[in-house]
Amino acid sequence: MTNLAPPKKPTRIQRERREEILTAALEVFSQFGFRGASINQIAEAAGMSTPKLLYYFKDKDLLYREILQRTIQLWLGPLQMLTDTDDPLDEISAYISRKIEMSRKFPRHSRLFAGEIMQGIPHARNEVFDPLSSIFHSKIALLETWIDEGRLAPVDPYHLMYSIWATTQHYADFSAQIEGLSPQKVPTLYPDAEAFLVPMYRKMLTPEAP
Amino acid sequence: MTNLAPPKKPTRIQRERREEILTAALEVFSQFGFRGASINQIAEAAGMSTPKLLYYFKDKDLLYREILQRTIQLWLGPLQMLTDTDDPLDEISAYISRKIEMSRKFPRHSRLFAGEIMQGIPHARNEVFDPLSSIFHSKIALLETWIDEGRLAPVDPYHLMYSIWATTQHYADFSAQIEGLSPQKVPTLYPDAEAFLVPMYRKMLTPEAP
DNA sequence: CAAATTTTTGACTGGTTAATAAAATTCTTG
DNA sequence: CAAGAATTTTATTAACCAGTCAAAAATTTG
Repeated sequence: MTNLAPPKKPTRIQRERREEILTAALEVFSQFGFRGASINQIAEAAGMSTPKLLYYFKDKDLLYREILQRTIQLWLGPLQMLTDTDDPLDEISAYISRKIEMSRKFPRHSRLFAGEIMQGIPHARNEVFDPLSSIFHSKIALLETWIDEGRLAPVDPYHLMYSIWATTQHYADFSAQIEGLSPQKVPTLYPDAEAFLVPMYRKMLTPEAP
Repeated sequence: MTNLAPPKKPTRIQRERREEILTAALEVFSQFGFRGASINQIAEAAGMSTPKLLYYFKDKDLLYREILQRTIQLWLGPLQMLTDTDDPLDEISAYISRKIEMSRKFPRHSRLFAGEIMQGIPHARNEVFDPLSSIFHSKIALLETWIDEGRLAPVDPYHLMYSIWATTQHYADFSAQIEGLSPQKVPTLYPDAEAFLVPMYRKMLTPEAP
């Protein structure tokens, strides 16, 4: 009975303006969080007036959720690629490399995600979190299989996953601290991080010879 | 020439109210960040009116800086305790345990600190950051000494430190995610984290037999 | 090119923000 | 207990907040 007027497909201008807004909003939301950011500030960053922004996203919450939705989708990718193979160690190493690459290429998304979690995931609890939860548990099960088969050293798969997330995302989320404490490390930060982390996890996860 | 009226020592009421305010402010600032938090909200959480709060801290910035200052002091403790000893592996293991304990006991401080860094350290850049920087570099030097002497495996000491920070603080900063994804793990989360992390770092840092 | 539609602008609203001033109250101390 | 100091309350401010509305301008389409 509702929704008698079906949503029309967006025009060229709608697509362009929405992308401009989303880019500006990601920049601002990722730095100040949902409550700390104002739509005025986002509109200014996007080079437009506040009413114009609100013509494309009818309120602040909707804009934020759209970005959160995209971020989750982006974040899910590397985890989904983790699948059963001959060599679990290579598979996990590749996953770590992908996560480092995500930190390097999408630091704003990483910080937005981190901020949302640090505030207690107040927005889009289910809509956003359920897909992650589902994939997460299937990958935990995969890790457990590998361990049971003796192809991976027996470690707690949950803490392994949390630890991989922590170490890889740290380079995006805490970049201001890293740049402040060790500016000389910045030029080769991400290759160095990979050269540090991958062997660390390989060493821990290599099963002992029987 | 300035400061003709010397600061008088605080009364009992001043000490008590200021602590009440600081407790409430830590709760609110750590969740919403500096800009996302309002002094109204903090005053309400402290059970008082906004003007009353402002009688004890003359503005929002000063209140935030005071908390930041205390947090940095608290955060410096475990790092300062890292000193030269017979067994570098035990020393680093103990440092990791202390950091995990900090996450468990002071999650709000951890999140406040993380939020400040994620926003680009806009407050108290020097006042707050210099002491950390100084101690940090002396500990980096200590790690390098251990490596040079062959008492520690040759790893990048900067990435080692960042990785220890990332893995230990993750349990406080991302607790909402951890609790959402693995509620069954929560009761033993911190002991399990220690049992996971300490051996991981020990394995990586154990020098190869010559 | 003209009518219809979409987009942009400017003026405005009620609510919240950080902060101030002064009056009223409570506490401390001689 | 009374004077003085410290504390709390009430009233108020100007700036900013998210969001609305209608008219003007630009674009699309017949």
